[in-house]
Amino acid sequence: MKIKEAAEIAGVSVRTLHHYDNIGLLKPETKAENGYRLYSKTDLQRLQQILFFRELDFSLADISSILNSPHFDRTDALKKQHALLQLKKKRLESIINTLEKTIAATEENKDMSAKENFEGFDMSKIDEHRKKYADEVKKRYGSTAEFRESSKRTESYTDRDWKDVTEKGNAILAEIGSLMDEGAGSEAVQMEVEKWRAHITESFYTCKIEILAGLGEMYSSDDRFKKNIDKIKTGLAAFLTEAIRIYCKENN
Amino acid sequence: MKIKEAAEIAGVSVRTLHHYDNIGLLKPETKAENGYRLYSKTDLQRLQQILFFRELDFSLADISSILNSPHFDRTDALKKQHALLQLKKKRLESIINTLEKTIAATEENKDMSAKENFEGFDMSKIDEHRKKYADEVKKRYGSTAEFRESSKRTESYTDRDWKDVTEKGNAILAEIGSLMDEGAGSEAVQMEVEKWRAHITESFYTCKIEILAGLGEMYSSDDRFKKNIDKIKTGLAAFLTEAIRIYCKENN
DNA sequence: TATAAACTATCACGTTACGTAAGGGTCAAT
DNA sequence: ATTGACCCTTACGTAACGTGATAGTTTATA
Repeated sequence: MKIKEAAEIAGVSVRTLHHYDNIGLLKPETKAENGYRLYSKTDLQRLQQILFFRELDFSLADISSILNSPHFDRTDALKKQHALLQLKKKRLESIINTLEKTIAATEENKDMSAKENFEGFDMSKIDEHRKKYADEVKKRYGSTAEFRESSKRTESYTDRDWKDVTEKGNAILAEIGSLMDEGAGSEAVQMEVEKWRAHITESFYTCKIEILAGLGEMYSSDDRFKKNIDKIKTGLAAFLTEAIRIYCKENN
Repeated sequence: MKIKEAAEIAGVSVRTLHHYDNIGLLKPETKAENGYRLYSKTDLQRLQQILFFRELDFSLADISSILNSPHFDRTDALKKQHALLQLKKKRLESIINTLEKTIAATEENKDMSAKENFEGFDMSKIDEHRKKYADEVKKRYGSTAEFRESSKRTESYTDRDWKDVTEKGNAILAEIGSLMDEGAGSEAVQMEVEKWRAHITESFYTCKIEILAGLGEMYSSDDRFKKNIDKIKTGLAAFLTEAIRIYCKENN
């Protein structure tokens, strides 16, 4: 499905999809030879998720970190979105109520107290809920600061850049794979972990030690990462996790 | 009432009130000697109006032109806001509906059609309504283009600037007042009308002839303007309207 | 089969409604 | 007399796109 069709179905602009692609929020599954973005059904499902979150005033950075989180649970998300939408509805009803009171007051030429005039506009309850949800995710998977930095930098990446980054990463992983016999704590492996960390810092965001620790655990616990890494060599994911654990202990 | 108190009652930030002052959307009734902004009850009522409009995604420029329009009718506005808020509520309910359907579908492992996934997100009905309302006002009272230009320029006005502008305007009006015997079509009066037009262009926005025509009518029909002008000399408002009518005919 | 119409891409600057400091006065209470 | 809460202006920063400009593709039609 080409971009215009996707945009029309979802009711967003083509520019919006371009933007979401740029910041890495929604990268179409495939890119045709002519450079055209091709959206799949899965992409549209992700887009629906994005729109639900956007309706609830989540920032795109937060949406990004939520959707990309290894702990992301679609069913759970849908339910939390439902709760939040109900809150939003209540707020709206409250505002309508205030408006109706105001109309009544003007018609009867009474006046309302200052506070009464502004009942319902408050957003803090919704904000709180939203923040709580967003924070829950961030604790586990790097803060928004890293995401923002990453988004900013990857925004200007061309297809070529992406390819380079992936290849460079895979090269390091392959090297680590070939060193599995030496043991996770060996100097050679530890040097590669250092390289891996530098690679992340160069390509995405400043990879602080705590972040690296989080990533290390993820590589084994999250299937999406695990599968990709084990594709390079079986057992590599677990080995990498262990190696990073040691690295983080030593460099703390 | 000082700015913080006003902000707290309304549930907006102090910065927001600063901003609204800067763009001329909500200028506090009085300014204390020490420069402090002092908000009155009327100011708060206007702020309530602003918040209602903002809730409906009117741009501040549009809100400005609506609230400043001589044709602004508070009761009418409240009713239209009510209608729009109902539309917004319906949209929200529709989104909730889609969300519930999505939850049900995932639980039963069915899948939904692409279109079904995005039902309710559409804003066009609301947008249309809003635009219609905003346009209604703009037709009568200068377009947003003029308002934007005006806002931009007055943003950097200091108190001194405002005083200068007002005084200069009053001087021209006084001159016209003293020429009332010569007749509205006389060369002397027509020259003053030209000056008046230049004054508006210099101080606020490019005063095209059609805009001037609109303003001319307003000076008599709108009491807020009429009163102020007649303060300078009785009958001046009507005289000015007539003089501008002639000017616009001749310069068309 | 050419050619226009419709769609696609990538820059790159513009916009709206404030947020967020920086630097400096004002006022009430201790 | 000082501290802390409040006020001011100035000015740069941000988010989520909008809006061209320029150029390559694809598809419909003459």
